Amino acid sequence: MTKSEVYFQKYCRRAGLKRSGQRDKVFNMFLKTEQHISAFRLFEKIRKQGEKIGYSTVYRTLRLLVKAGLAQTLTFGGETHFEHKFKHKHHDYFICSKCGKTIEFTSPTIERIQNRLAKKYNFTPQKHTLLIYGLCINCQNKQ
Amino acid sequence: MTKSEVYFQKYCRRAGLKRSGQRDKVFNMFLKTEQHISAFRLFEKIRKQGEKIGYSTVYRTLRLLVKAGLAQTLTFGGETHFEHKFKHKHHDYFICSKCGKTIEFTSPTIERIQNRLAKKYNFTPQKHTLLIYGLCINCQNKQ
DNA sequence: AATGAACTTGACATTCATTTTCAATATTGT
DNA sequence: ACAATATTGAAAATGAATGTCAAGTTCATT
Ligand SMILES: [Mn+2]
Ligand SMILES: [Mn+2]
Ligand SMILES: [Zn+2]
Ligand SMILES: [Zn+2]
Repeated sequence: MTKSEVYFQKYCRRAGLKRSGQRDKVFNMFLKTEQHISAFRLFEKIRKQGEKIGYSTVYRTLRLLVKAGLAQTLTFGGETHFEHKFKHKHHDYFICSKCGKTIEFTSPTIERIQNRLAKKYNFTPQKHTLLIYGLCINCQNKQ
Repeated sequence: MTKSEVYFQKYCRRAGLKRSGQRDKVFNMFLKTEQHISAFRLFEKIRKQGEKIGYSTVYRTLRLLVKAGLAQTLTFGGETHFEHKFKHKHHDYFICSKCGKTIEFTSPTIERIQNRLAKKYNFTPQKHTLLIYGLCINCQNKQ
């Protein structure tokens, strides 16, 4: 049992939820997926393994993971993407407008300035997304 | 005729579009609106003036404004918001998760670091959105 | 092992923002 | 005025996300 698993099972128990194979399937596939993923692609990924799963269950479980603090969402390209939050460090994104490729980066200085400005504006930050759209090196060259 | 108007009319002409009263209505209301606005609220705003306008026309024109470089979009709260781009300086956002209030801010240092990192990752930035979600001062106090 | 209250599941329906369709109407160059 | 082409908006279509509910499952208690 990884720390995430322990954490999740504890969370479910406290929330009065019962154990279920379907929920575990979604949770496990999410754990295996290091990159951010949309609900639909996670659904596909589980189905392709030959597992039986409903779309609603995937959505529901992903929402639960967010509520439990294990996942967080970022929206781009008209879709919600889920990414790890538990034991994963925060990052911002470059997103290629042409091919959709994403590049993660972090800048402690940017984070620091954000917090300083939040204080200045009497704003209590909870989460943020910095998405920089443009062209990745491949798409720059191919015209 | 403001610079924006001249620019827009020139753009339309070059694109082989005909002049139209409906398009002008949307364009003018967008110009009058300093804050970012959703397609639906812009639609309402025009209707409330007693003007006759279709939803599709509002959407179409807003998309055209983006294509012409006069407007740009930012997505949050499950809606696309349109904001000025022409002759308006860029800014990032604090967004209150509770009441939806937005606070604009700018940080030249953040912008500079973004560009430096883009170079480092061989990425050509075109636009970006930095959205910081949290609680505004009012919503912090009210529980 | 049986019970039953409460939770889970997934096919299907619904909602909501956005886009597309298309027939009627308007604009523009000649 | 004419014809070619663009515009309009009501209605339909799309697509992501959420809600519904009857049938199935879990689990604490007996
Ligand atoms: Mn960040
Ligand atoms: Mn910025
Ligand atoms: Zn690319
Ligand atoms: Zn607020």
